[in-house]
Amino acid sequence: MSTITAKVFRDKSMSYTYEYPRPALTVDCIVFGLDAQQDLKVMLIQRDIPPFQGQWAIPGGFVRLDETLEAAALRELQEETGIHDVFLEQLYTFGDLGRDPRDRTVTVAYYALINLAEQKIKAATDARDANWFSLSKIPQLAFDHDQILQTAIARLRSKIRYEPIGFELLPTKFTLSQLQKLYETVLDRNLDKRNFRKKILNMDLLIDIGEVEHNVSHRAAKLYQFDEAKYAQLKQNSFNFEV
Amino acid sequence: MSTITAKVFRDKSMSYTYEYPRPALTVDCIVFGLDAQQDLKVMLIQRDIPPFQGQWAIPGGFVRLDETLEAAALRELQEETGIHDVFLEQLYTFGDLGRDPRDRTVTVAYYALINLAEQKIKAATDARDANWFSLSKIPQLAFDHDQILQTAIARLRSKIRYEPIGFELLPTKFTLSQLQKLYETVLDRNLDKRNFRKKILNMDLLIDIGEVEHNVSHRAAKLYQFDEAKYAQLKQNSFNFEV
DNA sequence: TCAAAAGTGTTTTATATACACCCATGT
DNA sequence: ACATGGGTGTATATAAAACACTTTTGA
Repeated sequence: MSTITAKVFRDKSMSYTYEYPRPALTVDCIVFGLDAQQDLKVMLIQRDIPPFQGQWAIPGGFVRLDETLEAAALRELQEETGIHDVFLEQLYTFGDLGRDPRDRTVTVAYYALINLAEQKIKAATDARDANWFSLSKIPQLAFDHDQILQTAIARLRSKIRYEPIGFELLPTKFTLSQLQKLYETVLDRNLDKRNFRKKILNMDLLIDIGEVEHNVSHRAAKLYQFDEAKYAQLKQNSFNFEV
Repeated sequence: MSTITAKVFRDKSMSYTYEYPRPALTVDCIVFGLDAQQDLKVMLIQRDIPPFQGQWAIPGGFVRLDETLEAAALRELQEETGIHDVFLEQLYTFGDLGRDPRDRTVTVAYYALINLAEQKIKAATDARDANWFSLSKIPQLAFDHDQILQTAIARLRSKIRYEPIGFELLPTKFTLSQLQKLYETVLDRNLDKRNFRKKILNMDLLIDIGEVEHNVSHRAAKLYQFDEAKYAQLKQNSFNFEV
């Protein structure tokens, strides 16, 4: 695909050698979002050119020489979906031969967590071919993106249990029931309401902001905020968040 | 450093564009080994050319177009240190600007776990400039290898608590005291002997092979083997290894 | 007054922790 | 006989799990 001029240089294990041709390097990003119905969704983009024309894929693109990997992931997210200001974490690097039929391509995968309600409009307007899919209704994906998605789901499942990343999926103000349903969705099992509330409130990491939800046809639930500052402090004293 | 012929192609988010110049792609590998004194060590290689000439670095090298990332890591390990047949797992991908003064270089870091006693001779003969360093006596490292090492140590510390990777550092036949000392070394705190043995033996994942250690000037300890097959089975039934 | 979700404690069970002595072996 | 690490059990404290009714609100 590309021609690289041979270049003589010296490195630790070799005396003199030619630089090898380089794999292409991309970043791809699994974006998880929680919609108003507390449904966990993933942002996909429809490909309009071969290979995998017409199939859905996760957002991503080439890493430029003057940007870090994380910056590349954030830029691609912004460009392709309008999503910005999100929790972003490196997931895994996929480099199998043949994962891209055009060329040897290595991709550094990230995953992002956003509250869908708060970004919904932007994503809908900025990106025509971008759409949210329920985890249970994922179409066939381009490249090895299904493998990347499965890896991301596994990471989210395990990490949500020992790091407070779940709050990234909720609005800043949320109810305990929302939080519980989120955990039930991600962990795919039911949790006992009283035990869940006891455990979460005992950590003393939620701020009761003295407000309640509105326009509900039942008793209005208290609204809480996650106390990031306090968590950062506790974390240093080897406190362990665990659900 | 390298010239790439411009190539016109089409991709999802762009109509027609030039392919970007590619970062160099390497793999680097932190090799942890446990010596006969139950001391945790890391394999380093001394650089004989600039940049960072004379400084120590972790083994690694360029990824070739016809090999997977893991294959590249294994090949570099074999070439530079003689180490082979090891537990190897991807750690993290480092791509900060300026981490290699020569060129934009992204490295996919791996970590390996080996029993030092069982590989000691090979490593000593095959690689002249390779040496084991105690974690407490790590010299200044080339590139961002110190950051990679710190990341690897953190990963080992956390992962050894919920996956049975510690056994990779021990000989296939080991005593419970060896296992306990390993955990104490990695976790950097003392564990209660009776509670540790209770917990480990209750998992029923160690096979008492009916042998004892030899040539010790005290009561000889029983030798055990980790039951990999049984663990693989239990893992499917959502069993959780935890120390 | 009904429907729908919020909110709240106690009992039971399981797990983690603390702790001290005798045993086997080689020198 | 002594030094060295191997091996063992019980009691206590802490955390997890099971479980059902009353409260508030809007329709």
